[in-house]
Amino acid sequence: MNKQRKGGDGRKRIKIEKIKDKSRLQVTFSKRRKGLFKKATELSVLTCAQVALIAFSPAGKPYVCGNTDLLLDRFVNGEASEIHQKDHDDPEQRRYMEVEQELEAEKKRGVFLDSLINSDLRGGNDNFWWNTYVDGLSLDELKQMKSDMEQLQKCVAQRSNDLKMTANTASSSSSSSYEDNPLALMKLPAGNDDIVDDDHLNKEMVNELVFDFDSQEYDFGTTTSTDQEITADMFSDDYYY
Amino acid sequence: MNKQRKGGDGRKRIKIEKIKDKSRLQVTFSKRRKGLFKKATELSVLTCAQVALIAFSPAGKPYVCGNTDLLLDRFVNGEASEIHQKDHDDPEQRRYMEVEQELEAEKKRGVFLDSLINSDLRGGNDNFWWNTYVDGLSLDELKQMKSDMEQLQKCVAQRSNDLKMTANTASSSSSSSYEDNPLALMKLPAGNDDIVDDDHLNKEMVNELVFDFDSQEYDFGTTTSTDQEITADMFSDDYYY
DNA sequence: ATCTATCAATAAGA
DNA sequence: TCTTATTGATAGAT
Repeated sequence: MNKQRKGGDGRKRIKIEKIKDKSRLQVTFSKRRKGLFKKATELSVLTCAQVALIAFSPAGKPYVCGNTDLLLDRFVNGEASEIHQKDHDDPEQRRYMEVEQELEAEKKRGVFLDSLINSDLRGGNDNFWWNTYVDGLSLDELKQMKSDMEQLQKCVAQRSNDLKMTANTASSSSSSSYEDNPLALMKLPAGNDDIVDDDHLNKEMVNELVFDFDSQEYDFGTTTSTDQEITADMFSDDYYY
Repeated sequence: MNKQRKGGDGRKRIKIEKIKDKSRLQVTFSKRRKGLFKKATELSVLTCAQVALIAFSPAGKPYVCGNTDLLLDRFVNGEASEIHQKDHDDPEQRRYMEVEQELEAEKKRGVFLDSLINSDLRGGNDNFWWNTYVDGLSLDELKQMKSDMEQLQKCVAQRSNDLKMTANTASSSSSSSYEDNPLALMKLPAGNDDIVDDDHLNKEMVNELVFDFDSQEYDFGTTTSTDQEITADMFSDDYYY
């Protein structure tokens, strides 16, 4: 009875191979994804590296981490993003703004602004809250987010400016700083450190606050049958170390 | 003299904040990036999750990990990839296929095939070598890779088929197991485990083999003046845990 | 979800 | 690079 007070017998070594047990797999994914995201955050903070990370859960639910828009574009288009920028705002793209989704968008918009108003903006020059890790988004939500962000952009910029104005009376607003960057989501004028608050609300927490909606399981496993050639178990193989 | 045989005094706790010392920063980035990639691999193997990871070093050198094409497409275009695929092979895009780069491409193609022939394909159903983590690629190389992959696709599929045919005469191809996924790069007919070799050449190693060309420091830190607004210290903020 | 024993990652130093 | 002492991550049980 003095052998163990609570909990299990501690960690055991496991082989790095596909976990068959559904339950264990789910748990492992959760734990390890969390760990992975944390490591990614740490790396980016420690070394100022820009990191983008996307993980699709076995259930097909996407989790993203980092400022993906910027990095993905850099990666995909390289320096040649202008080429694709020409028809960047293709009207066809807009058709995803369905009525049903508008409601969701509205909800997100609210939470976004709330988090902005309540916690962030306490801002060092580098405290870009919108670069906060985005976690727990379904594919639907990701798509939604894309347009959301565009729309939200103006609102937030406006809002944050207001807040800054209120907070420190003499703010030398360098309004010239948000220029046109098709990839950047937005950017605040990089205020002074006057409003710096305590750090009880770190990125992860803000993230939780902002993005943790009821994540409905969006099953896109049965995708379009256009090019059936590939994928399946994309990463799985017999890799031990 | 029995206190310590070699090495330092062991790990010490560090605060998660920007490392100022250039040297330490470099070392930390290397170590932690490696660890991060490993974790990402483990996650994807353990849970069959598809993972893509991009990290730009403080020097501005991109490192990617995972089957990025697949994931990026999913993320950026969502289900609507057909829309952009219309002008996917825009002739303008081809202009990056410079003569100088063709040589590089040729080199890569060779290494790719070599690694395929020599080490991989030893294969379980899930041993997709092209999903091997890609590491140490400069931006140039990444761009190059994109087109490389497309071209290489046919070659490899052909080649692997040949190899499989040779290796096992009667292959009861369970072709039903990988169904349709429009995003995947390619797919082999999934042979039997007859050719399974030892595991002396794991993913990391293959990766090293495949992608470790002389990585010339491609400095795109001074990016086009168009989007100098953003980026900078994209992730840095006061995040401790 | 929480806990704990263990395993794995890594900060310093050689 | 390589080693070691430590911190940090996590598998299994609760």
